[in-house]
Amino acid sequence: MKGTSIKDIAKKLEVSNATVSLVLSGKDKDGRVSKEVAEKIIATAKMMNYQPNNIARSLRMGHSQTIGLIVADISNSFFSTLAFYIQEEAEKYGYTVIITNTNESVDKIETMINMFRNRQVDGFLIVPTEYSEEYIQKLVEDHVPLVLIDRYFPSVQCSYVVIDNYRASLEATRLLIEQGCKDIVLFTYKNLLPHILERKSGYMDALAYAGLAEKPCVKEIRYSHISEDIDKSVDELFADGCKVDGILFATNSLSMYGVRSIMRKNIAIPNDVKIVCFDKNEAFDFLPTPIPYVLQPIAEIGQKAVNLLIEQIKAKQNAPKAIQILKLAATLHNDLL
Amino acid sequence: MKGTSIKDIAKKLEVSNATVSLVLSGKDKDGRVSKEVAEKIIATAKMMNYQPNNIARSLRMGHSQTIGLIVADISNSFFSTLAFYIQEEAEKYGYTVIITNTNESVDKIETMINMFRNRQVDGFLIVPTEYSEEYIQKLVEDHVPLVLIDRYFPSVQCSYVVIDNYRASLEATRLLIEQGCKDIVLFTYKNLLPHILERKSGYMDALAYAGLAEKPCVKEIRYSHISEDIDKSVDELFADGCKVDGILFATNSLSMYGVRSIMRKNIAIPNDVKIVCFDKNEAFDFLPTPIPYVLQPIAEIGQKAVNLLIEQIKAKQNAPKAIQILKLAATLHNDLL
DNA sequence: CTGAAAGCGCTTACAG
DNA sequence: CTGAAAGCGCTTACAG
Repeated sequence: MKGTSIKDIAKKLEVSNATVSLVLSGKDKDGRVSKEVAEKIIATAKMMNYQPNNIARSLRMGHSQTIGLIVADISNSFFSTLAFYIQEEAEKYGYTVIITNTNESVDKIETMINMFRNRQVDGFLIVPTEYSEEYIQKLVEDHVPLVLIDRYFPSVQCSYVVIDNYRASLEATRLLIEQGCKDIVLFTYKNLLPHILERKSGYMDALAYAGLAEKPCVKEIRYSHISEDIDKSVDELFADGCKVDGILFATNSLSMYGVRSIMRKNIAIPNDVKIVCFDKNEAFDFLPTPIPYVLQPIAEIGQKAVNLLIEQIKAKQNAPKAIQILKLAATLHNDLL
Repeated sequence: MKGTSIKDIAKKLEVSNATVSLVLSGKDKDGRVSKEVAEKIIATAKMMNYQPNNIARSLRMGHSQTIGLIVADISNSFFSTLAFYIQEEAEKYGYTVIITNTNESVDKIETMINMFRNRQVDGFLIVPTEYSEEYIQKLVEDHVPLVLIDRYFPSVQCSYVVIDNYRASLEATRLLIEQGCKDIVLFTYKNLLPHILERKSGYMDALAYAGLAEKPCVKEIRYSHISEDIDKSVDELFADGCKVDGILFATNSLSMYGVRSIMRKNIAIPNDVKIVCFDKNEAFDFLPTPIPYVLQPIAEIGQKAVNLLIEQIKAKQNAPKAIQILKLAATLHNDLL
């Protein structure tokens, strides 16, 4: 595996390391190196199968051209799609993206952050988990370039890219109300992250505006026990004597499990109960009637986050970093119409 | 961002860099360093917020504890799930996984391989794209630790982990035959990769064994034009005068688009046409009748691949690497029963 | 028990 | 137009 180094080429050609480095990294502008020498260097580099060692380069330069991306669950299509766009965008600027997974665990997020710092990433893109404020705060204090994605902490002063969750949820709930629903239930995670709370507020306020304020019914599902908690809630909701005619699912994973659970009980969508959910879910194409959904601009979220981060990385030396908050609009899609 | 280095700690405590390094990397066994000095070092490291610089460590040690994973499409759940398990397994051995995407493009695979080599990954895990033999071959010639996943090239002598695609396809086709299908169509990619060809052979042989050899009908879909090609094929198959009573989809993406296309034409599954596909697809839970599928042992594929790769990395110096080929069994699932 | 020194492969002022 | 030299932060033989 031991390959050719700049030194090997320099020795062979009897020139200095500096000259070889200059030529090979394309910095021999303004006739710094004579044409013949330059050509000879390039030719031998090719011949000797020279591969630059970016580790050495990073050490010397003080940056690694690497971005650390920490997502909550890479096997969730929202995040894998996000990762895809982030990588595409980062590549344009010559950055490599290292992805890891926390599985919504605080312990893991701490480990992952340390690992990335040790590997000298130039900046962080993080989908933070519940209770991870202190680790994010630490990064901010250490002036590490950082952009939060999809979620944020009001107490932590840093840039983030999210959607307007309150509005998205408000409009989604309104769609159910417009369709005549009177008893609308929200399925959400048992989670204190603000974006989740905002989705709850949007739901509550929509009910209030419609004079349905006495009837909120929120089912809080544990992420780690999603399947059983959902089944239990669905059982309760559709037990004799209960009446539910609309459900809003606050995330794609919740809607996936929820709709499945409802179907197993032979409850008809939308006849028995109307549904709206967050995120486009291809699976719902196979239902007899499409389910309206809140579409998040995933590509844009990813691109903007990368742009913000790179700005920070570039500006690092100079002024104190300006905090930028991007709240993008999500759009309600209703294929019924 | 400029942090504390070993040197800073050494200077502060007036000991040598060597001593600090030894203590901080936990190599002060056998009373190499006195207890008091060690404790002082650990305390100041904590106080000064010391973060080891793995870039420097990698340069010095000649390895980066990093594995490069190249997949064909991270937004495809088969690959994102695979990535998830690979990361989990690699983490156990202290390796970080860097993931990138080729989107089935040969050009990209070349770029990605070079990028990873420049970043000094210790080994490669690759889902190779069509026509990428030469780049894989190059890696083999350069003795770079490497394990191919999901796909392989007969002409390239290297380790790989795949499933028994021929058998899986044979059995899937047989299931259709057992259910009484006489006119069975295979939807596959227009692609010369052996695993795809094996899926085709399995289908052909199953027909032959059943005396249906005159009736093979293979629809080859272009990956880059999946939607239109599938719609066109479905149109042809279900035009007047044609008869099709069974379809085998050779990949999960094909089945996703295919089933959707069939449903749009109001063709009933399984009454009008019976279907079997590769890979579990959660979306199909929402169909009135479940679709039988070939279940690949994704976790096992990922784990075995990591294990094989780490063996190679560890053995690197010594003997010529033994080539290991793992052909795992896939299982046919039929929830109808 | 501890220190001085070399070196991993690169880049970049500096000197000529 | 080109070279000699220092240094990024770490580890590890070697010497004491």
